[in-house]
Amino acid sequence: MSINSLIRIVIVEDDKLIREGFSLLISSTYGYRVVGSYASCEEALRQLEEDQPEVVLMDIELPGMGGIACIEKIKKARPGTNVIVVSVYDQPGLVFEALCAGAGGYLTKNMQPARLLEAIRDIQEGGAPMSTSIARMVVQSFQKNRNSPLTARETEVLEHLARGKSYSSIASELFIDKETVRTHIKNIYFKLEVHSKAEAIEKALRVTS
Amino acid sequence: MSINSLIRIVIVEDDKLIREGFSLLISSTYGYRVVGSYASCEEALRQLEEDQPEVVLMDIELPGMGGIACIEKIKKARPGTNVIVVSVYDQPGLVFEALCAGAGGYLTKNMQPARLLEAIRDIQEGGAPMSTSIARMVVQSFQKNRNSPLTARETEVLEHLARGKSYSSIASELFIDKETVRTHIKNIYFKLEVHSKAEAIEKALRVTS
DNA sequence: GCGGAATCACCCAATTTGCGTGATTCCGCA
DNA sequence: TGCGGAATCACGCAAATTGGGTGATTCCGC
Repeated sequence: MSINSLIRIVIVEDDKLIREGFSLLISSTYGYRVVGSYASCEEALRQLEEDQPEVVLMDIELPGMGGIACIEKIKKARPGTNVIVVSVYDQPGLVFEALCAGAGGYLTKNMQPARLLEAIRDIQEGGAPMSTSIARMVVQSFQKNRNSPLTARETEVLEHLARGKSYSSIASELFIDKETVRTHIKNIYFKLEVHSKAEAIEKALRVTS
Repeated sequence: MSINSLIRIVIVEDDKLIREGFSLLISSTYGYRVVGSYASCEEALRQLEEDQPEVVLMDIELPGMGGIACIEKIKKARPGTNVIVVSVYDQPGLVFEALCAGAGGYLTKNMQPARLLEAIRDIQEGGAPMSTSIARMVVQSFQKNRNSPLTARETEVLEHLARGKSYSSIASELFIDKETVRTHIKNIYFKLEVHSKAEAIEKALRVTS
């Protein structure tokens, strides 16, 4: 981006008041330019090529096509476009779906308006603006179940299992016998009250969140 | 936390200058109190029970015990303690290890000093303070391989495979025949140039990062 | 109408998995 | 000093899973 180029921004938001509020805020700031402002995903996508936005501010809860699907389409059509979700919802499921779909940031609507401009700058510089409550969700998704009933070794075995490894592979990677792996897995199943690989993995992942 | 209680903070940082700088900054701010300041993990752990910190500011690159191991021990001994990593390194590996070990925030040392106080407040309020560059890493770890050679259906099958499901389970969950699942998986293996479940999962996960 | 995507079918051999029922060693803690 | 948990290894057995091969059909978009 050259120094004196404007950042081209598109807003997708069905609430007229919010949409115009954002638009006004951004447009009145030097260096930013709102090139499109739409109430639906469909409209935004139709104009996407023409608008050539660098950043899209996207509401998730939209009539018609949902915001998640829209993010996917935008990233597919113009992979370089940065999408920042601006949502009232902070349900984990929605957040992860949005991030997986390609959103590069996630803000909740109760933010300070100035945070919006900061977020746009952040994402253009390679950052990932997130409300701290959202960040916590994301971070927690990494944290292993600290109160696991499993021992360290069992957890280790389970991790390998979750990566699709067979008993034999796990054995050789941990330098133990296949039989030992089998014993660990029996104990894991017993402790987690499950009876198969898939159940164990699911339970292990789920306890985390 | 009662309104007029101080937030108890411990600093673990081997650079004396930085340590004392942080300490001074925090101590001179109303509502915050540095109850311990150590150059090594070992010292910090020894004093942990006595210090009873609510927040630990932790350097990662430390002599002796590494910061990652230290985070684990802290979270094990006092699960309620919030650990914020303050590091010069922003290598993905280190970041993920720290988060998995239980860190609730991750800042790089080139931040504004005031950001430190904000981060401590954030984490006490249930947020997850992160430098935006770190946040980007974390976010990217969620984003699926958008340029996958796999079709949508194949990706879907692979996702189920990664969750430890058997061909049969996948079939019934996708309302298709087991044979169809097998065909998809054969195609997946061919496209990814792999010959087993584990390899496919590994490759699928790795392309992302 | 060609090709890709998605669907289904059958054969085969090797491996994997889940379960039961054991044993041994080592280590920490009471 | 002994108990229990953790980690290690062993054997048998039946069912299920897996990977590979070689097909076919339908549907849709370009």
